[in-house]
Amino acid sequence: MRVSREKALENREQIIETAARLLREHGFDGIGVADIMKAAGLTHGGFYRNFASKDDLAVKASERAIADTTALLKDGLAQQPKDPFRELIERYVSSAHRDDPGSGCILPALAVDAARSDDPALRAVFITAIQDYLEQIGKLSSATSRATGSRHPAAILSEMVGAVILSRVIADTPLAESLIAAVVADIAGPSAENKSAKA
Amino acid sequence: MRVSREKALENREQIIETAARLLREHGFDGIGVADIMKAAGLTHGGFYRNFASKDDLAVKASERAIADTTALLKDGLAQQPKDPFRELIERYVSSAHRDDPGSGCILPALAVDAARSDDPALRAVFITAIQDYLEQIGKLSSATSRATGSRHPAAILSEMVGAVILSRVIADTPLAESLIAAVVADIAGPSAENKSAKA
DNA sequence: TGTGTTAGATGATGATCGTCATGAAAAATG
DNA sequence: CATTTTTCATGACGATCATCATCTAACACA
Repeated sequence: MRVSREKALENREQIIETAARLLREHGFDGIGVADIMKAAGLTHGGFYRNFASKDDLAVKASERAIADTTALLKDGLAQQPKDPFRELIERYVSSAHRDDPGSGCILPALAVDAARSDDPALRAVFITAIQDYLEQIGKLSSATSRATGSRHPAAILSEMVGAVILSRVIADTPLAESLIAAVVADIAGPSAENKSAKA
Repeated sequence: MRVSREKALENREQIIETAARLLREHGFDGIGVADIMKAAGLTHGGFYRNFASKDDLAVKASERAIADTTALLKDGLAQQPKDPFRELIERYVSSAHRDDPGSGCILPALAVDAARSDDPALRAVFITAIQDYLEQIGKLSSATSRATGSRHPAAILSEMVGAVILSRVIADTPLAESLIAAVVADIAGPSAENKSAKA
């Protein structure tokens, strides 16, 4: 059956959005085309009219995931928090991010899968994402300066990504919260509350 | 056909060893039982006499991978390097580790897969591995003290794991080597060579 | 209104997945 | 040497995989 041009575009968007979530949750090899289409409210037959292959969808879904995440970040920073760098770190290294990989950053969710892929287009998406993060971190951390001003952005990003991944492994152990707190303090310094308590 | 008791045990070890490598290279969902058995020099039929399921093999292979990695690490530290902590960091955050996930630490290779798994036995293996690493890092870093003495082991481990993962994504870009160098310097301080060159 | 275009459902492709029943053949045991 | 035990190979199971040919029905356009 056919559908209006508008509805067709909407369907395509729905597929990408759904894939962006399911791929982050289950990994590139952990979810199939049929399941993605079903979750998007369609049958698997119409898939290959919209995308050349599953890899093609993976590229588009990854791009969408990045766009959504950066938009979310931009919203948080647009409110002009007094310490934007700390704002970034506290949002990224958090139990909320740990518990919702489906709408979180692609790096902790899919970077390992991307590294294993031999699709240059897919790798390129992740390389660009890393470069953008490094640039953002460089800007925000040097503006904040204080304890973190001298650290290389690559060191900070590595710590952020590693922390989210490890926290997802230990999510149901007592270690979980302490790891997050330790990493946030390590990157952004002691929090405002704890700082006053410390003195 | 039957095989000597000795040879049977050897075959079983070969399966575990092969799986430990292939699973780290391709992820839990990226390689099948038949391929693992073929790479081990056997046919897929004999698999279920040795293991209850693929998940069972994943647990045993992960344990083996950890044992191999820690043995390798112990060897390096047994030579009494003047700075054991730096020795650990330089071995872990290195291009050699980046380029050989099949014989490297399971955390950058499989922690994301483990976090997605609902097999409690498999998760337990990774949780234990994290705890062991944290303990080791705590011992080595505090003994070294200097610049790193005050950092929480969880922060250091996060940075190590994240660095290896990100370096694998950007392995074929100019960024690759600089990220490794930056992270090593960030964790262990400027290297001996660079320190003299700096002054 | 008529007609060509096309989105998406149906259903099938061969490949591969994890799992297992069976059989053969040699080691282990007497 | 005879018999039991057990390891591995053969081959098949149903399920799922990515991919695609075909059909249909409704939109887009004349």
